[in-house]
Amino acid sequence: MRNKEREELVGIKEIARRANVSIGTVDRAIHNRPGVAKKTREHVLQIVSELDYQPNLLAQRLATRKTLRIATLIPIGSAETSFWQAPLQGIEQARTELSQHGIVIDPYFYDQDSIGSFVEKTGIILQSEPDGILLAPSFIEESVSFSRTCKRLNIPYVLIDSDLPNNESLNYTGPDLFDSGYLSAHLASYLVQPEDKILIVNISREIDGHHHLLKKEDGFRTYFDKQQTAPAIRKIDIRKTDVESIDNCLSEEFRDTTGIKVVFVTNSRVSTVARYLEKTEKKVLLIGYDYIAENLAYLKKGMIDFLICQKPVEQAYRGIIALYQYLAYGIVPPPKEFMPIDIVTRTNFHVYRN
Amino acid sequence: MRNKEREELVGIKEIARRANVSIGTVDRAIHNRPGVAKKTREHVLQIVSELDYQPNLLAQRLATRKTLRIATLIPIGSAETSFWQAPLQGIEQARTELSQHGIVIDPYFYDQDSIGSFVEKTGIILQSEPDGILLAPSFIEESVSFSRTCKRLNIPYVLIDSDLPNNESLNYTGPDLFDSGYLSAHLASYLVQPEDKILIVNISREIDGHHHLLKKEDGFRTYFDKQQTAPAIRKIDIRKTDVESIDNCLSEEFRDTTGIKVVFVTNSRVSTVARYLEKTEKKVLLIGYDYIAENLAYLKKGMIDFLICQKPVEQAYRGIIALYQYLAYGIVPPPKEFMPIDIVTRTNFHVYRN
DNA sequence: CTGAAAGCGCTTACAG
DNA sequence: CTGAAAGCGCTTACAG
Repeated sequence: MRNKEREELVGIKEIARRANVSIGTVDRAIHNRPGVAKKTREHVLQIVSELDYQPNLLAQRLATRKTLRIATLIPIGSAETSFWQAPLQGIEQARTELSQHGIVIDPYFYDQDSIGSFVEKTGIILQSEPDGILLAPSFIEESVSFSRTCKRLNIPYVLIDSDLPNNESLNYTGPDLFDSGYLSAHLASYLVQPEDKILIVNISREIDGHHHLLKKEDGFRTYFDKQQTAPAIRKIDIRKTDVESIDNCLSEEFRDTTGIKVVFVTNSRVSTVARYLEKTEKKVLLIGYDYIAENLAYLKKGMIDFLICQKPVEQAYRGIIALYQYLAYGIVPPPKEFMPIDIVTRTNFHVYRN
Repeated sequence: MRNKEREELVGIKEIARRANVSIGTVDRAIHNRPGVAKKTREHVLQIVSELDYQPNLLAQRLATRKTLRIATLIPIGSAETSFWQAPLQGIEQARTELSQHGIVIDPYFYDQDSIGSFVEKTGIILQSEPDGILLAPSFIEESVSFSRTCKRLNIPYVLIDSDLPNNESLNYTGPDLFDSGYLSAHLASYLVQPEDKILIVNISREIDGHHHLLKKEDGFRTYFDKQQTAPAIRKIDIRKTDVESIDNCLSEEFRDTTGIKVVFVTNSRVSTVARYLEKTEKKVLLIGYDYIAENLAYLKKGMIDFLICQKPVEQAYRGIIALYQYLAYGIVPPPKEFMPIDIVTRTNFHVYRN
């Protein structure tokens, strides 16, 4: 490394000199802090824009002895699916990076099978008076109500993983579910002949009218609706998530229907379907969701053909960064930040970044 | 935002107090600067490790009035392919971000069709005595020789886009070409029946023994070598890149060979093949490389089925960040950083991040 | 409404 | 070999 003078960038000192005021006044003018005469402020801002002054972010954060506190609320990882480890990893990554910058992140978790736990945690978070909140919502009604409260209390919040109806969050960083279903159908279209059948499988304890899974199904069906020729599409909703129930439902379907060539599972539970197909030695192609250990095992074996993945680690990481940038520097993020729709196979999973 | 005291992190002041020395001495000890008694140094470092002291990076860079200068050398974008705009974009992104941190980035370009231009630019770069270099190599021999010079002059350098044989760079951030060919074959395997044929197309002015394209071809073939049944694989090398030459070669091949179901083009020139197939109304599936405007046009139309992409923007961005971290903080990056192998289709290109 | 001064956590001449 | 002090570019009480 050679020593070299940093080229002379304008700082608040230079602005103060030109405006014939003190640096304190410049600071107040720039940040719209109270106690500056209108005329002075305008004069200073004039010079600021003339010189295209860019504040030194490092010095700014160094001088601001303020801790920003961000609360995160996501489902707790369960034995049934390790999916929620990924967002947590993204949170931890952001935490590590931002701890340098005087940001404290407090992670909270709720049980996806318990509305009560969700409501309880939102209460605790509100009491802690955080500067910002990151939320991965599950229970729509309660989440909407929570977001309204945040709005009222003037606490900015961002969403990840799935969006909320009429969402007014600072930002949503996550998948467009319809599009991912649409892409899955496009992939499936390469795998079938006109006479083949496709089976859509939804596995979830609650599959109501708004459910995420239905948006994916909708995208999937829409793709084929647009084609001149399309394979027959069957679908089953499995409302219990234990192995036995899933096996039973699938057995029934495969007994009644012949010619199923492709199975599309609308969430990360695709591994349970793969298990069934392996056990019963069915030769069908399988498309599902999410880069989690359970699924990767079957992907490697060739029992799962395609996994659609949407970078849950990065979703959480980006969500927090968006919040941080807003809180620290007032940078307003775009309202929607849709994640790429990644196709993971047994030949590229080894370099995938979740 | 609420005001809140930042929790008391240990700084060099606290260490100085405990060690009964001045903060200057602490600084010297921590950074192995000369002029500290061995005993003093050890004592200080002892306390440093006891307290698990983490330096404040912001303060560090603020106090270091040093400009780090990074030179980048990549091919210039040509009329024939817009590919090199992407790495340039990554460089610009890094430049914008790092300008805050006292880093200056000087981009240089060479003509991919002119060894002379490459050699000339490396000379200019060396004369400018940069603190670090990022290189996207094309001419293997000259690049190796340049990298040796950097080594000798003690200028750290990183590579992107393609690796060099026996590479001793600080870091390589880019694709594993073999793997991307392997993945392409895996995709192709879903698209063919045993009786179908696959055509590999290499288009490049120079296809010598080490060429990148051959590594992809190798990966592609290796996939099918491992299968029990495999389609027949044909291949053509097109050594001229004008439209007419390409059309002629393809015409010849399609005249002589029937039953070609899938065409695999080993680089970004896949759009020229798509053009030909469209014009001659051939109904084959097409796999190629790179997220560039020319290709996207055919992807949208359905003339290209899959584009393999490896985030060239991010490659350049990450390469520079790796260099920066090394120069500024002595963080040694992993020697190889392989990019994900992304599959882009007409149903997910709209959310792809290059 | 404004300025002078202290301080954020470091680095770096300078003096001894 | 070591310490005291100035300074990086900001923010923020404090005083007037």
